Amino acid sequence: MMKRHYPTLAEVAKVAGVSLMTASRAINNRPGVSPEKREDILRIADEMGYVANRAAQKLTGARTRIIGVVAELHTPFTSDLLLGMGAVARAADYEMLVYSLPVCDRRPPHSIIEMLRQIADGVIVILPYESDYLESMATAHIPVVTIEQGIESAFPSVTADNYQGGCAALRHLIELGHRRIAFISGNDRLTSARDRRRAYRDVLAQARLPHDPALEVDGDFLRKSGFEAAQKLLALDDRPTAIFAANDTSAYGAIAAIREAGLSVPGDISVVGFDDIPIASQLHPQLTTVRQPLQQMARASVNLLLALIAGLDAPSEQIVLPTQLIVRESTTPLKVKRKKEEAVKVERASAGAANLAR
Amino acid sequence: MMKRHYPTLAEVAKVAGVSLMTASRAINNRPGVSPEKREDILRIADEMGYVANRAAQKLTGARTRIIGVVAELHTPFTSDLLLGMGAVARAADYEMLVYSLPVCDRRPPHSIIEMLRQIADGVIVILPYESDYLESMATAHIPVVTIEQGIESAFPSVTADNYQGGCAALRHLIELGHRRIAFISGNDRLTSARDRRRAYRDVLAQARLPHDPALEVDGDFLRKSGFEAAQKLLALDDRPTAIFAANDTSAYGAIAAIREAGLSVPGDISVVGFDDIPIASQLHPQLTTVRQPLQQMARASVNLLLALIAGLDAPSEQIVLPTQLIVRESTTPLKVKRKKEEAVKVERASAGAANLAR
DNA sequence: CAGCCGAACGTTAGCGCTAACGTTCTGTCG
DNA sequence: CGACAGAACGTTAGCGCTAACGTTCGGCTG
Repeated sequence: MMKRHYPTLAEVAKVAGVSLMTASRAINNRPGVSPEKREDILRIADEMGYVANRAAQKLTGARTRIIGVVAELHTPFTSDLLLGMGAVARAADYEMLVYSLPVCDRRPPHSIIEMLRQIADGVIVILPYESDYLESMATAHIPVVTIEQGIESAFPSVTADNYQGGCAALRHLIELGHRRIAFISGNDRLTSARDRRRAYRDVLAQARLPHDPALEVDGDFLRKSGFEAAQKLLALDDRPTAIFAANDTSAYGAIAAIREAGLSVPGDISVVGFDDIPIASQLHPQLTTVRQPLQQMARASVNLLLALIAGLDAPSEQIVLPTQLIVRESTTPLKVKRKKEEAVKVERASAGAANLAR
Repeated sequence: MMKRHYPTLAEVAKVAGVSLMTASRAINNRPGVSPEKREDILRIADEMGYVANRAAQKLTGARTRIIGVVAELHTPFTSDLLLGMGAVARAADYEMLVYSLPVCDRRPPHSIIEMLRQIADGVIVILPYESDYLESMATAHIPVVTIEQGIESAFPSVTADNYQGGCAALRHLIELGHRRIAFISGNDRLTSARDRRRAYRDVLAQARLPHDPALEVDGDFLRKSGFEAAQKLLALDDRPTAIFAANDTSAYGAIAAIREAGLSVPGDISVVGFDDIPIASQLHPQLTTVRQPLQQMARASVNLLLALIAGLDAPSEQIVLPTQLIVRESTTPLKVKRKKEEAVKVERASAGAANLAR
């Protein structure tokens, strides 16, 4: 492994026959250098393979053109978000470094933010959980933008509209004629999971449908929990005709349980997921689900952070991006036969629901 | 957002009533400080919330206790590897920062390594593709360990034994009596994919089974490619009784195609995957596959890097970790009926195969 | 043509830290 | 008891860079 010497600015300046500061000005595209000399210096710097030392830059208080990201890599979509953010950052001539948060660890991230502060110009925190993390960042002396932390955050933030997405999913089922609609929840530590649950309850209430606690089963976003939740639902005397699962993975778990019970999706039970994971359009049945605006979230968060870095004191902006219902094969209108059977039970409810369904 | 002042070492020293260097020695646990004073200084530093400035440390040539990782986040398993590596690093009192490589981009990573060099003490490169990247790192003046780059790499490296895993998968099928075994390849830009293909060919040859090019279909690790590859295989006059797919995702794609054709897995066709993705043990059928030693790879790579950082000039070590065949439901012995049909065709081959199967 | 202004440079002082030396002081031994 | 070793500190210089001042000099004005 041959060791190479990395030239310093001083060496570039010496070769170019100018002072340190002239070289610095030329390279940082600042005024005070004649065009010819600037070109000269840039050419020489390039030939010498000069790379500015960001540690030294940071030490003087200058920008490093690096943004830091704190994320839990195991959380679904985090990679997609990161890829999108990286592309946006690079387009703005910024680099991005990611700190991978240990799974389910609540240890003070104090030192993490402080570390990133010494390296980056700003930090994006992808933190699906409520956490004490954020409080300790309040004094961090560096621009911070959060993703998925929900409205209550004290920071400028970017979120997907989970509530609206959940409402759309549920209205879709109601429009299809379903009245007994179950919910398989996600991990309620996540604000996104709570918003989806809230949407379920609210839309039921708006449609004047009864809220049967037996139809609201706890899950944790995993396939297995969806499977088991669906088994519980199928065991009910009066089983649901539709299920809204808090995410696609648990939706597919539920579908597996339904099929194992000898029933079909959507023939017997309609299923809606949430997230639009890539295989949702490939697996059979193709899943009706709510798509998260990941690319827009990535773009919005980076742009917001760059604005903060540039000193635009965005007044603690909260950006909520719309989600989108994608209707595929896993939902279908309630069968008339069954509809009749149920007609009596939900008579009162129907009026409200029809109303809501326009 | 209240701004806080971060104390410098000088301020800590002043409060403690000692010189800068004494404080530095105390905090870095170096000799030359009396025990009482050391304790004093550490306590005061803690009270003041002192955090060493890594940019400044790096500038003086000292360790920052940060390792850098360059990875393509979208590649399967990268997150698992990163999580494992992060845990190992933290256990050694190191922090880890990840640079997310843009997808399929071959632009000079020159500046990436140079950037990390200014921040980290060493770099791990998770680079499934052959690439010019590595060459430019050769002069990087910083310890580098690669993962998945294959034996030919000039760097200390850690890899999974894809070849051995592929051999195990194929021997398993041969032991089950299969003679017409197809291969659905991965993206051959990846060394792992090439190794698995090589294993397929070599074991066939060792077993003196004929190598039918029609049974070797190109894929790209994606579900869709597995689906389409299987369709091609099913359309053959003399279709295979077993398929070895280069990864689990394409294996499930193949299974979907087989079922769509009205056949069953493993009843009509046995399928082996590679990777042991989490749902391989949950989806029906549970997939027979080859497990990658991700945790060991994470541990080995970090430990190797830390050794290099510590100055142990490990002589360009190449660590190859064993993979493990996990037999589940998607493979079954060849049916006797069919076996008889085929017996004539592969008569010569059988002897060799039986031999190999012990 | 003195005076002044501004562009184009150069010089100096630090950012926060550590390596490499000084300095002081105590104990110890011939 | 002088010399000397070594522990426990302090001082200095510098890592690579930039902000904030100097300095020079051509050109313009009254």
